[in-house]
Amino acid sequence: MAFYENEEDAFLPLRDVVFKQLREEILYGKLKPGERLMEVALSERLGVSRTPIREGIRLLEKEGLVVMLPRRGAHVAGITEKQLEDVLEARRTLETFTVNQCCARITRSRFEELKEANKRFAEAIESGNLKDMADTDTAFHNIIIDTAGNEKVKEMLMNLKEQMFRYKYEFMKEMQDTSRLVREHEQIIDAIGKSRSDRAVELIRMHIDSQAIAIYRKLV
Amino acid sequence: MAFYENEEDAFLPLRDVVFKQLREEILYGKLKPGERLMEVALSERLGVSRTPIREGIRLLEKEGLVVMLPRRGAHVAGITEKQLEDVLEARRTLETFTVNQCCARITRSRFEELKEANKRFAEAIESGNLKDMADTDTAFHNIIIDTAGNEKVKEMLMNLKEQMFRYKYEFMKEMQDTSRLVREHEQIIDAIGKSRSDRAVELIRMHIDSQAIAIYRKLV
DNA sequence: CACTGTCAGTTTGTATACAATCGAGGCATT
DNA sequence: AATGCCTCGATTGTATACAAACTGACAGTG
Repeated sequence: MAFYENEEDAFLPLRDVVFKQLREEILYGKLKPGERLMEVALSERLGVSRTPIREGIRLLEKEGLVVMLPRRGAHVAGITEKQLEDVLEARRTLETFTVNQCCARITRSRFEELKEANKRFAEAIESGNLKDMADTDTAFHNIIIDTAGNEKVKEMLMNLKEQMFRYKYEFMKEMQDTSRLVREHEQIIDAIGKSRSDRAVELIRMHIDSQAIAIYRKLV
Repeated sequence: MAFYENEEDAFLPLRDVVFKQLREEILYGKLKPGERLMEVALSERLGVSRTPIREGIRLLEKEGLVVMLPRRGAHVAGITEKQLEDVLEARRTLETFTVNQCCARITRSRFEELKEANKRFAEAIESGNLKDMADTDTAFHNIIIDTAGNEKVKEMLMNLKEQMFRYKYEFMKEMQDTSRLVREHEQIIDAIGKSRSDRAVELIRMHIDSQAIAIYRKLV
């Protein structure tokens, strides 16, 4: 069964397998916003009964990737202009916090990690591989988030980013001078290294804003 | 059936009825942290089958009120010292944002609402009714949050507050001079009225911090 | 022509039956 | 007495059967 290709999934509850599968299909655009998720159709396609499908869909709802309409089933969540603005604003707020905390709590080894991560990001930019670019960029920012040390904030940020993920590729494509991002990261690293948290905050806000503008353009 | 006492619930999906019921039992302490939620027991007690119970429990998990252990079922979520700190810090961050936005976007009528809400809060304090005190305090803060106009941030704040709700009564009990809260609210209103956002932010942080300290003491 | 009511088909909501797994406790072996 | 194994009971995971609700279409009626 195509479903069990990934050995890791073999011992997970089926709801989690369903969740991961559908999540990927949504994030990478196979399932498009607004598309209806019908339980019987999915249960036939994925080869499991309706119960794990239903539970998997509930997990997706929890992540904000699908919306449920009473008696009308589940639909892939779209994102309106307003929602995107709200998400970005929430991200700015929380990410500002993490950068501040990061400046206060950074250790020598974490600082090195940060530089390493940006090096890998630069390599990904060189290669031009979109997935690598997105992944290494995420990794860079995650180090800052981890260093801040607030699990709840991390959880919330992860969720916010996931909801924007579908639009991240578009942003990366749109951007002509992607190497600018590397330099922005460098400036952020520099500010953190000097414990200039006000400057680091300012930089991260600009960094997010530039993404915001590009994604926004794509959406409208 | 005791279950259908509330006419409003009669036409909701059973999972939502289960969700509301269990949510209330958790928030008001009938179900204590760590307690195990067994599907058959609950299905017998609430008079529905296991399916809506399972789905209701998934909704509770989404709210962070229960945690699921694979093959071990659902437990009422407790909160550790660290988690509480993280939640409070997240709250401070987001609520600071909402106060800032509120200062920029406040309208005449909203401003009056705010004063009204604090009047009702003062009355609740007078009455000494704990539930009213908690509710009117929440209402006051919700006006600020609504005025900020960011749905995503609102959603996240609601969730954060829900996770602390169980400890809010304790805080209210602990506090000797509850009327101080009314005066704090007044100061916040004043600062918002004068568009002194930096001062309003400072006040709201102190406001949350004083709660934090009291709750924290209870927990340790 | 518009409006309404009903009927069939489809889809979600609920109940229940069955399978897989985990844990506790007893038993045998050392 | 301690340890490992096995079996049984309890509980969650999964499948499926059945009920209720919504949709759209069509016919009948004003």
